[in-house]
Amino acid sequence: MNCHPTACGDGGCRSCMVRLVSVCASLTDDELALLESLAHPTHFASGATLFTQGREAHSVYNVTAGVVRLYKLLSDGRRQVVGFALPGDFLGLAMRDAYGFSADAIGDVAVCAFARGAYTALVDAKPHLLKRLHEFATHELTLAHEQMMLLGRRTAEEKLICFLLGMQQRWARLGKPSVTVPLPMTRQDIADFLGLTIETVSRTFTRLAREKTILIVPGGVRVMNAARMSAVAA
Amino acid sequence: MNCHPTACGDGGCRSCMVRLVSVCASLTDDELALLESLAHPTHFASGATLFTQGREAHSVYNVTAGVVRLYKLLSDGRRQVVGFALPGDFLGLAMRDAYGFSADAIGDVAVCAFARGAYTALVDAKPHLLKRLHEFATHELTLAHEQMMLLGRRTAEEKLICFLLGMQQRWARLGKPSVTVPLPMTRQDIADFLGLTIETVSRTFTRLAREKTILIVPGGVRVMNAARMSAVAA
DNA sequence: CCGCCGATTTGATCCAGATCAATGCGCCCT
DNA sequence: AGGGCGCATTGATCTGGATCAAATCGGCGG
Repeated sequence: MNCHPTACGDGGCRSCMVRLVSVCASLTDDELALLESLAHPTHFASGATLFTQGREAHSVYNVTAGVVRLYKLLSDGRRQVVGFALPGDFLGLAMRDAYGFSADAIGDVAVCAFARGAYTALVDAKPHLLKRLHEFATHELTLAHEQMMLLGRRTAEEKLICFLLGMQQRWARLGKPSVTVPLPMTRQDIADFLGLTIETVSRTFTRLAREKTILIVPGGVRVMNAARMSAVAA
Repeated sequence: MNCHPTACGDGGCRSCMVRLVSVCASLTDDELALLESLAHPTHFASGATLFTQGREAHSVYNVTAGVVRLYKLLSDGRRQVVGFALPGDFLGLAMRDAYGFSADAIGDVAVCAFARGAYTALVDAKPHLLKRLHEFATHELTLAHEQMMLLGRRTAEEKLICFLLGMQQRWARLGKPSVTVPLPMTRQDIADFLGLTIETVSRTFTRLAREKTILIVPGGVRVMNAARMSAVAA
């Protein structure tokens, strides 16, 4: 399901850069051709909204480039970021008729969009696609349980360290292993993901940098003391 | 997948009391017969362990009676309850080779157990069972997102009220609609579910009771001011 | 009926992280 | 180069919920 020019060579889905890590990895060549005919490659500028919590779910998406912020709002404006979608991630697992959360672009984002009806029909017709989707959902659920542990029982420093190691691992699985962790989201986004305030996030980053656990660089942080960080994450 | 005598009449799965709300609702009569041959009806006494986080996942379970506490532990003993499984709930969505959390019985519990291999084979052979499982996983994921919002951004009072309303709704969906919400779990379990301490849970209950929002009764609470509670849950 | 033990409630005090309040720093636009 | 505007950092203070510490309750075995 990854067919945007940004992510593809000339071969469409078949040469999609994120195909092997996405839900599409399970499809045969002819299924991929069918899929490609249903895909709407779309681009969102920085800050643009992909969809809004509570609105009717007309499309599902596969992220092919960029990072997407997923969040829920309370009526008084309190915000909880429920995740950051990276290339290869699928948005459309946790929705019935209405979107259960909002999604907007952090930096420029490319996706493959699929009309809900076509997506549902395809899933019904292709059991191994459904199996793959279910594996994704299962993995998401495991991550959600870990996030509950983090939100409910970890200190601010632990939260931040777990977040950094988690992002590092996710980028590594996408083929970008590095001691420098890109953080395209704002401090406020990180705070809303970890259940903290922006000030606490900022102070904790500063403290970790002062004690040389990390080095803060433009657009991210460099892991300087992975051993200590892994120990804290336990 | 609900075949324990406690939940059944004489007809096995077909007359299972929780079948219509469980994953088995999608199966035909002959599929149900097949399922019944694979099911191991099992009983757990209060406090018994169904399975432990990190151990190899040998079985999946469908709860037919009682309540199960699902939780993760940190090495230093901090605990996060990730959920309470009620009759009809399926335990086996969020696991790969090893259990991602521990589960133990709150009061006496009856389940249908299925060997992992047989379960996997059955799911591969029956796409509409997979579809049903995927719907369950999707629903779980939505609940997990709501729990993240609750853990990250809600106050102690809001947490408790959302918890009570959520439990009330879950019992209602199981055919037990009532203003009295049964709470078979301990205060410590509730605290570990909501990311609070037992003292804060106790004090908040007492305060809600003092202002006549709830009435504390043996084994649960009675909702006295549903309007105010719904308003707080927003 | 009594004594015990774990669960719960209640009280006093503490503190991690929130809130309130300035600055500081890039970066784009002119 | 200057100036304005988000974002981020830093500092001072406050507070919701944690922690420490007793009671009190309730069920069960003897």
